[in-house]
Amino acid sequence: MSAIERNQSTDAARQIAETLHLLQAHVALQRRIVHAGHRLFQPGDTFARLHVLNSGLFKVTNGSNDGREQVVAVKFKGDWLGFDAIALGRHSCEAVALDTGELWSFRYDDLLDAGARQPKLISLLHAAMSRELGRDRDTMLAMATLPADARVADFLRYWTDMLAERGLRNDCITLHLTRAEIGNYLGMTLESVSRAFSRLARESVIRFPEKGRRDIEILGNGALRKFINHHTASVAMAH
Amino acid sequence: MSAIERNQSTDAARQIAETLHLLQAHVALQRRIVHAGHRLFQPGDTFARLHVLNSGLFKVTNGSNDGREQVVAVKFKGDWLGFDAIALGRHSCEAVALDTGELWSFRYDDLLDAGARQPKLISLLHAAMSRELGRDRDTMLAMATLPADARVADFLRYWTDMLAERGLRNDCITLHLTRAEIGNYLGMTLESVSRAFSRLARESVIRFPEKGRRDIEILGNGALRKFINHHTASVAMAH
DNA sequence: CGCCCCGTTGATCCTGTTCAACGGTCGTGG
DNA sequence: CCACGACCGTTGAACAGGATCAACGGGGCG
Repeated sequence: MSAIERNQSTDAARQIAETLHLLQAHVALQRRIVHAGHRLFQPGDTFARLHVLNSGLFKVTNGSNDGREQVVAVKFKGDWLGFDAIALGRHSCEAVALDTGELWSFRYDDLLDAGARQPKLISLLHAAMSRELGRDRDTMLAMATLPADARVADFLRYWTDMLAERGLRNDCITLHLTRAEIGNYLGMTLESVSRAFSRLARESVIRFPEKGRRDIEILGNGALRKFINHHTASVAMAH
Repeated sequence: MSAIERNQSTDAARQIAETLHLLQAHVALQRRIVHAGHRLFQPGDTFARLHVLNSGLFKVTNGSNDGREQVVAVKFKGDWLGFDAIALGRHSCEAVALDTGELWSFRYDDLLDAGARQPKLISLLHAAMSRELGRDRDTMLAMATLPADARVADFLRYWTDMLAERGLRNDCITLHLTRAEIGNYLGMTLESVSRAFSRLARESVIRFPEKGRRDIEILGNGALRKFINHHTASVAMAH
């Protein structure tokens, strides 16, 4: 079990490395450093380029024509950005850096050309899109089936999984998101997020090492999952 | 405005036609009729083929390891099925026919080969995946920002939009889903769905032509949107 | 007929929202 | 230097939207 998980994690890390390597070798790249607050694209921007995050953190928000808006994704190292624009040739989401990081950008057309010579690139592109779809589905599942507290716990679990997959420390995470953003992402108010965090801390699932409460220490690896399952049981029974 | 919408609708219809045409011309297809209840794939199935729906209706459900399950998508004519499996080589979702329909299936590898000769196929594939991502995001936005009644109205709006895009009658739709499935899809209980429908009917946004209450007539094209906006206003202000 | 599934509606309860107050931190300007 | 305001986070109290529990009607089918 832990062997499988370790393999998966190294698989993910290897896939990211392979992606970066192949892009570097076959596609005309533009590398650059972005800082927190930098907006990579916004709704309406015409589509030409895709991006891969080499380090740092992004949030992606989606809006409706009547003014509603939501954080729909958080992007980690190795994640791709820009898929939302392929269908219509124009971005429908907004991507904003949450932290300083390095971004690799390239023309979508160049990627396709390179893919003709190096098919593995296309496979990696498709895998990235497929993974994003799967992630969206898991987010929907959480929003539809989990009560508020468990949803926050699941959010932290996802975050730690992303760090673990990439071989990074995952026992202490820094949320570069406000409570309001987390709540918006999870479909609840900032007060509910705050209360959920407080309860998680009270039950020793997490801990706040700093006064700022932006850093969260994850106590015991299974604790989050246990908490989610525990607060799910009643819902799961309801069939 | 209506000219733009008409163009978009014909664009969508044309894109579907083009997809079917190119697939037929360049990829070894397997065509077949499926009936309501037919399960196309389920979690764990190894991945080899993609599918395009030529007619009929599918639902896609996603489950978690702890037993929660959710309808995460409804698929219409021209939609692709199977993207969920590309990343891991194994399906994570389940696809079930809701109605009799015709399905075109082909090997993913064959599609890639054909794409090397006919790049337009790859573009269409990517557009389909990108569209699905956009749709997922809109679903999340609705779940996170709309109250129950508006969410049901938005669900109907989406359904009619899908029909309109494909040039089909969209003033009267037949839901091949139970209230429980709709509720599960929208993150609410079947009772809430039922009440929402009743309220929509009371406010003359929809009408039930049949006693069965499985068919829904949409009254006045803007009524749904108006209802959604009206029941959103308070939320939109909350900033 | 009897059973099961589907849909509706009512009554009650509870989870999460709303409203409000408060403390801490940071940056700015007197 | 401290005062001020803006922003972030927490917590309490009241409220409400939707969940839960329950009862009932209708249709399809063995």
